[in-house]
Amino acid sequence: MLEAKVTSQDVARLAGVSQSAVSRVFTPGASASKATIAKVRAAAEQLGYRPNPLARAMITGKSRIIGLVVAYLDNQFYPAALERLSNALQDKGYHILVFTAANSQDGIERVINDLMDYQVDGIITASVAMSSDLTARCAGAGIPVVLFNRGQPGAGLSSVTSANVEGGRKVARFLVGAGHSQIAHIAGWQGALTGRDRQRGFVEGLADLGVEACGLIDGMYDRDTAAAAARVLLDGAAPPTAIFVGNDHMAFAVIDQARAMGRVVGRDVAIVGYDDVPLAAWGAYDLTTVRQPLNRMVEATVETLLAQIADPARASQQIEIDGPLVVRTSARGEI
Amino acid sequence: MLEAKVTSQDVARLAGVSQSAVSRVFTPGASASKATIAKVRAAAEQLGYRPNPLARAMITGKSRIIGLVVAYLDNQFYPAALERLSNALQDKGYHILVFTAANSQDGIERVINDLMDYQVDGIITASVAMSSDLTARCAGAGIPVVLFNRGQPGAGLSSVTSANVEGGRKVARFLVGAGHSQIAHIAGWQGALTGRDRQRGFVEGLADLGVEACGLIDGMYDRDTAAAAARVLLDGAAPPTAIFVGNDHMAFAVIDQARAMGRVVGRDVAIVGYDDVPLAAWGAYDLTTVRQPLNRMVEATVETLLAQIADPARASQQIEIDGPLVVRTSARGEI
DNA sequence: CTCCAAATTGCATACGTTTGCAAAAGTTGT
DNA sequence: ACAACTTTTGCAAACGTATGCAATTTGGAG
Repeated sequence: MLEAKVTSQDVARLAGVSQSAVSRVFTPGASASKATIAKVRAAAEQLGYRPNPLARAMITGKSRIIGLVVAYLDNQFYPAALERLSNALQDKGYHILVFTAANSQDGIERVINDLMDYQVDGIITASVAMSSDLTARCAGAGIPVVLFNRGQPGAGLSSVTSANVEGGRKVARFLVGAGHSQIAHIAGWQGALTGRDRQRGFVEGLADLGVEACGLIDGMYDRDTAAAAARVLLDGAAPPTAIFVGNDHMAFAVIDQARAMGRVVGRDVAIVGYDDVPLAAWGAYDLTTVRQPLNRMVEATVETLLAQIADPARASQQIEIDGPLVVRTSARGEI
Repeated sequence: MLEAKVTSQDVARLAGVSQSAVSRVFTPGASASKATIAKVRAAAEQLGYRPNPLARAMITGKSRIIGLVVAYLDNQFYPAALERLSNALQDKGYHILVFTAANSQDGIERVINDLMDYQVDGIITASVAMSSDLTARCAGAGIPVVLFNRGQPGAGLSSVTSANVEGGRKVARFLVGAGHSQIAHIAGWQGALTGRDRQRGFVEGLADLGVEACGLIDGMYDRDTAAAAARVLLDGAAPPTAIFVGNDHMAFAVIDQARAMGRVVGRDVAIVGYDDVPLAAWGAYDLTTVRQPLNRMVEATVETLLAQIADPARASQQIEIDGPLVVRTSARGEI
């Protein structure tokens, strides 16, 4: 019972018009009389016709597909972003080709090549770094790129992030204000601007208040690495009374580690994260953290991307969105 | 600096052969002499030629795109599955079009229509139900469908799940064996076979041992609903000493709720989940749960789907994969 | 060297659409 | 009713590839 695929020719025949007429009825900008529109719509309905996007893409060069490149989905922040990005773009009539890529130059390169083959209209990358070579290739092919939650210094690409420097500052002021003086930082990966910015804001914020971090380790955005860092810090001669962790995902590991060492989080040691993923609000962690306003970040990403697709000449822009510090019990306002 | 797109014509001209020859070099099954292959490859390399998958799809009818439909990504099980499915299919030369769809008939219908427009070679659905109408449409269009982690009684679709009935039984035997007699169940959504099977296995397993569940509430796969159910159970006159929850995602909410009521999980009340998502192993929950062997489920899904694509006449199959009960501290082997 | 089968190649067409162009049909003003 | 427009319509040529068919080349075997 294979239903043969119905083409615009079939509809044209049934409606008694030319194939071009059918095409024009289904092409937003084109001109067609009320009468033809009615006839064509009726015939199309009867036959169950739907325009073939592939054929359309081939001729227009626009596929209405957005490539979304993501490295890993362990960190709850990214699935949440993926879900919202997908919904937002679907509402705008775009479809999403998702690629999970190992976060290596080789992996990214192959993925981007595939994306370009499919004539995607735009690319969003999350938790991934692009080489300048690749950046140039996309620009050369006229494909807009927006980096989500990750800046790229000097690449001339659009990006949407939260105000990471300011966020780091907020944590510094909060912890010092709460009376802490032994404060450590388990940073995000130094290879990513996001992590560096948070660290910089944090360190500068401490300095402004005359405090120096008593420990500073790179957690590589990885649970195990972060937990190991926490063990080192808490095992030290003068263990910190507060730890700022580069993102929530690592902060959960740090909390698990601290508890495994017998500490009561929020009393013996204060722990602050960054992202405010849903899990941060769950009872088991109740994590004090800087919120990344996901909805607004997604809106800004979609808006920027579509604007660049509509006008390729448009200059790229780096958008930063401010988010509040959300205080929960893992780090209270006072010791 | 727009680099013009290079076509098989250009390569043919440079290599001094016909366009067909170029096509044949890049088409796996076709025949070409060593000499032409070399010339064409060289020319293609020099020009940076890559075959256009859209044009190829239009003529062959095969897009090498797999549609993946997913309803929500809150439950950590699904992002993990998405990531692995994506990688596995990419390795096989397929690309993934991901759709997040509200889990309503209307939402699913629109998404599947879109998928069929893009001439996807196959569809995988996760955490989503398909109407029999839609099922028939896909079959009519000759598009194989595999349901991931969800069976559909009588739909004649392929599906890959864990051995849910047996899994429920395992939990029953474990809890009774540990000495519990006041045992409740917060089930998954009754509208999904997965949830019903786990419940059935559990209830039957208890019955076999002469025990009857002291409470049975539908948690709708939702945190809030599950937490409310837990509150009702634990507030009752004769609260259960053990609760089997339909999946890990809800179990975490149940644990949070129990703790908020002052209970020590694993001592005052035993809690068992289902899935063994990564979070289940984290210190904050340390959840006893039935493992769904994700890797093997993904393998089976990809294998089944590709087999059906290769041979559309192939009968659909329902695959069940057995998984062990993983004992952690949220429910110990003895009271 | 000859002949035959097998392998390779080019030609031309098809896939399902969009779009420039020119012809046809409406619309308006006088 | 006629001219001067504007809108609608059909024709035909793309877009970049795969593939059946017939012609050509190749490789051996005798």
